[in-house]
Amino acid sequence: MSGRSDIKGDKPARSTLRDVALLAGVSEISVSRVMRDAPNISDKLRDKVMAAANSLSYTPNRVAGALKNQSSNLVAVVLPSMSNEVFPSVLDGIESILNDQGLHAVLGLSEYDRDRELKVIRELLSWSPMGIILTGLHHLDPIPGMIAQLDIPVVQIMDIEGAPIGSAVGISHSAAAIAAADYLHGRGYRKIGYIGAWSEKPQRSKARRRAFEARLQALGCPLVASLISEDRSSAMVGAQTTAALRQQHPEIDCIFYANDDLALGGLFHALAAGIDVPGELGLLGFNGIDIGKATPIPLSSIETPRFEMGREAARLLLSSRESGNVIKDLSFKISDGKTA
Amino acid sequence: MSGRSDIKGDKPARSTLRDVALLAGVSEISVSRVMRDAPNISDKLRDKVMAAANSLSYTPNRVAGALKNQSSNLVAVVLPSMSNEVFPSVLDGIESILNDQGLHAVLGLSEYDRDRELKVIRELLSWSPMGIILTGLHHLDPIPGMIAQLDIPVVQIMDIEGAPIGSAVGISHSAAAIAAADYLHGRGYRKIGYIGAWSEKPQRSKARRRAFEARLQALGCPLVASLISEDRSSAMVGAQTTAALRQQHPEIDCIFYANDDLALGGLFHALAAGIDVPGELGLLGFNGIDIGKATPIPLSSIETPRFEMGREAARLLLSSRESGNVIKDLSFKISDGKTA
DNA sequence: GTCAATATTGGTAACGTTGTCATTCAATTG
DNA sequence: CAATTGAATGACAACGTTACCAATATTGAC
Repeated sequence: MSGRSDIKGDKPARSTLRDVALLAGVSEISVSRVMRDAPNISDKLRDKVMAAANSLSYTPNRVAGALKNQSSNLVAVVLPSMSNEVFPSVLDGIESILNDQGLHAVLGLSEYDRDRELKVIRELLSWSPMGIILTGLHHLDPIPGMIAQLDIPVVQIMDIEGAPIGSAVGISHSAAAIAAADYLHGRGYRKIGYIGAWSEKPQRSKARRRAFEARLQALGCPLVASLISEDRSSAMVGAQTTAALRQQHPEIDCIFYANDDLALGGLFHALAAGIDVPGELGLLGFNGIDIGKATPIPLSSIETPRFEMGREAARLLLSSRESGNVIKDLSFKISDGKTA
Repeated sequence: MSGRSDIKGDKPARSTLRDVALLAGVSEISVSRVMRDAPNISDKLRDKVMAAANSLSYTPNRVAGALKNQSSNLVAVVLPSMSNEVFPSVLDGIESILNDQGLHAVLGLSEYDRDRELKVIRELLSWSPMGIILTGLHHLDPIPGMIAQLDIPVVQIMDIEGAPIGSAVGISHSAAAIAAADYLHGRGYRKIGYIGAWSEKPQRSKARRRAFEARLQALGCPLVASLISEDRSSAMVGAQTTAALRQQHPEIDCIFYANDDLALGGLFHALAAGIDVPGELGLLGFNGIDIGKATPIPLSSIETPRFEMGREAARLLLSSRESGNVIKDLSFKISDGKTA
C-alpha cells in the first residue's frame, strides 16, 4: 500500500507526498498545494487529498520543504545559560510570539564562552533558520559574516550600548547603574559596597559595576569596596558574601548587588542576623524578580523587562523585513521595595 | 567567482559544496567527506579543501544533509511552560548533554493545553528530529502513532506512574505525597492543610494532592482543608493563600504546598506576621529550589532532581538504540530544612 | 616485475518538496 | 459560435547533500 514499506516489508515508514498522491489519484504537486492552502484548489480535489492524507496520517516533511525554499520556520536562539531566572523569562517571551506564528526556537547555550558560542552559532546557522537571536553585543569576529551570508535578520538582546549587527533590544546598563547610584545617594547612603558573582562572566554586569563606581565617585562618595565571588549567583552566595563584606568593611551602610538572587541572600542574612534593613543596611538588587516582592521586607531592585525583551526581540525579527534594523531601549525602573 | 552570485550580481549568497569543490579543484563528494571527517582522506586533499572552504567561509547545509540522511541532529523538546524554575532546570539538564554531542533542542511549549501540544508536536516532528522529549505521560490519542511513524526514540519526563510511550524519567508523585504525609505526621502535626495554584493544571500536582489526602486519611488525621488558587504560582500568591487558609481554618498547624514558590510565600507571610515556624505553623514545600536554602529559616521541602531529570532524559534518548525503553525513577528526598 | 590488496578519489542517483512553465477545460464575450 | 480568458491541474527540474558503487592510485608480497 504505502510505497517503500513493500520493499522490505517491515516498518510502516513515513508517508510522503507521493504516497498521498497515489492514494488520492492526483499529482504530487496538487497534494503539496492542498497541504499548504495554496489558492485555486477545487473543493473536490481538496477533499480527495485530505481524505488520503488523513488515512495515511501524512505529515509534511519540512526538511525537504526548507531545502527547496531555502528558508525554514526555525529561529536560532543563543543564550548564555538557563540557570538563573533571567534567560528562561526571555525565552518565554520569545516563544510567546514565535509559537503563534508556527515558528520554533532552536536553542543553543554558550555558557558565557565565546568559542563555544561560535561553535553553537555555526551549528544553528547550518539549519537555515529564518532569523537569529543573540545575547549581548560582543561576539567573535567571524559571526557577523556568517550571518550575513544567510541574509537573515538578527536581533541582539540584553544590551543596547554598542554596535549591534542588526537590531537590538535591551536596556542601558550604564544608565541603570547611574540610576542606582543616584537613588542610593539620594536615600542618604554614603558608604556603599557592591557584590557580584561568578567572576562577572556576563560583561554587562562588569559594565554596570564600573558605571556605578564612576557615578559614586562623581557624587563624592566613592565605592567603599566590591566583592566579586567566583561562584555562580545564588541566595546562599549572596548571604555569605554579604556577611563577609560587612566583616571586612563594617562602615558599609548599603550594598548594590549584581542581581536579585544575591540581594535576596543579603536580605535573608540581615533578617537572620537581626540587622535593621534599611536603616542599618540598605540593599538594592537588580532585575526585580517575583519572589522579592513577597519577602517580609520587599526587596528594592532595578526592575528589568525580561519577558518583554524576549517578546520584542521576536517581534523585531518578524518585522525586520519592513522596518529594518532598530535599536529599542525598553528601560528599567526602580521598584518600590523597602530595603533601600 | 562563486557560482550563483554572478547570475544576478548581488548578494554574496551562501556557498555550497559545489563552490568549494570548484575552488579546490576536487569533487563535491570529497569536500563532503572532508567536512564530515570521513575516513581515508589524504592530508593533501584535506588541506586543499579546508583552504577553499575557509576562503569561502563555507558552512555545510544541514537541511540538505538531513533530507538525504533521513535524520537530523535536532531533538524535539516539548515542555508545558517556562515560567517557574522547574522546566528551565530540566531544559538546562537536557542541553548539558545534547550540546556536547552537537545536538540541539527545538523547543515547543504546550502551556498545559492538550490541543496546543498536539499542534506543537506535529510541527516539531515535521523536522525529522532524531528523538523527542515530552512532559508527562498523558497525551492526545494520535501522538504515539505520529511518533511511531518516524521511528525515533521518545522519553517522557516528570512522571513515571502510568504507561510511557517509550522511556520515562521522573519521580513517583504519589510516593512523594505519601512521604510528605508521613513526615509531617511523624513531626506531630495533626491539623494539616494544602495549598496549590493555577487550578492544578499539571495533573501531577493533582495526583500528589490526592495521594497526600488519602495518606493523611489513612493515618487518622484527615486533611483539614485545601486551597487551590486560580492564579499562577508565585511567592505572592503563596503569602496570600496562606493568610486566607489560616483565617478560614485557624486550627491548621501545618501546610503542604504544591511547590516552593508558594511555600516561600507562606514562610514570608509567617515571618512578617510573627508566626512561630515551625512551632505554631509547619511549612513543607515541593521541589527544593535554591533560594529556600538561604532563607532565615531554611525551607523544608521535597527535593526533586530537575536538572538531573533533564540530563537523564537526554542520555536515555541517546542510548535508546542499545538499551531500549527504560523507566527510571530518580527519586526525591526530604530536605533538611527547619520549617517543618 | 607482476599481482593482489588497500587507500584514495570520483560519478550518479536519490532524499521529499516546491517554483516555473505548460496544459486542460469550463466560462465569458462580442 | 469562435475567440479569449482564467481557473484548475500536472510535468519537470531543481534545492545541497550523501550512499552506493565504480575507478584509479599506491603499496607490499612473492
